[in-house]
Amino acid sequence: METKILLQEIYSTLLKEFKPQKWWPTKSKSKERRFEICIGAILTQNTSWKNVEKALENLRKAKMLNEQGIRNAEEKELALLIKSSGYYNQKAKKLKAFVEFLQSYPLEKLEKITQEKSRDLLLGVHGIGKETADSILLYALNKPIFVIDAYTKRIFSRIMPEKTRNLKEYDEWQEFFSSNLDKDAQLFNEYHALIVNLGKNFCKKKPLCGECPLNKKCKKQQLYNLLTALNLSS
DNA sequence: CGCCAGGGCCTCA
DNA sequence: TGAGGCCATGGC
Repeated sequence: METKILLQEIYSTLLKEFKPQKWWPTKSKSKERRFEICIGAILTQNTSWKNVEKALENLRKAKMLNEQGIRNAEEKELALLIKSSGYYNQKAKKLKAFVEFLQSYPLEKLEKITQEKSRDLLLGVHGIGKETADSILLYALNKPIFVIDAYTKRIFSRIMPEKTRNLKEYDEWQEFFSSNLDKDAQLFNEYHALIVNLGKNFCKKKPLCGECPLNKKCKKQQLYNLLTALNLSS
C-alpha cells in the first residue's frame, strides 16, 4: 500500500513537471488514426521515434499509410520507404504480417472482444511481441493495459529497487503496475508517455540525477549522494 | 569514432 | 526458459 502511494506521487510529479504528453489521447480516434498508431508501434521497436516519424511521413506521402496501401505494396518498396526506422527489411515483413492479420481481425473486431483475447491474437502475429501488443491495445484500442518497456524497468529499478528486485518477466512487471494503480486507460496512456520522457531526458543509461524531477524520491539518487559524500564512485 | 534508441525472432543448450 | 546473435538507421 506504500507502493500505491509512491506510484501515484511519481505520476503526479511527472505530470506536473512535463505536462500531458498528448501522444494519442483516448478519445475520438478515427479508423485511419488507429491504424497509424499500430504501424508506429511496430516501427518504433528498439528505435527512436524521430526515425519513425520520417518513415511514417514517407508512407503518408506515398499514400501508403493505410491498410490497403501496405497490403498492395511490394515488400521491397515498403522496406525502402521505412528505411529510416532501422531493421527495415524485418519491419517490412512485420507490417505485411500485421495487415494480413487485420483481414481476419480488424481493429473494430478486436475492440469488441476481451482484452486478454485480443492480446493473445496480437501476440500470434509475426513481429508483435508483448510490448508492441500492449501499445496497440492501449493507444489504438484504449484498453487499460500498462505498457512495459526498457525505460520502465530501468527507471523503477533505480527508484524502488527493493520493490522491483524480484520482477523479471514482462508479465511480472506489468502485474506490479496494474495491481498498484487504478485500471484506467487514460492514466496508463499518460503514465507510459511520461516514463518515456523521463527515460529519454533524465533517467538515461548514464542518468542525469542532478536535474531529475524525481531525485528526491529515488533510492539510487539517495545512495549516490551517500557515496559521493564518502568520496567513492558510483 | 562509439553508443544507443519507446523489441522481437531464431537458435541452441 | 534463458542466453546470445541478429537485424540497421540516424542523432549525439
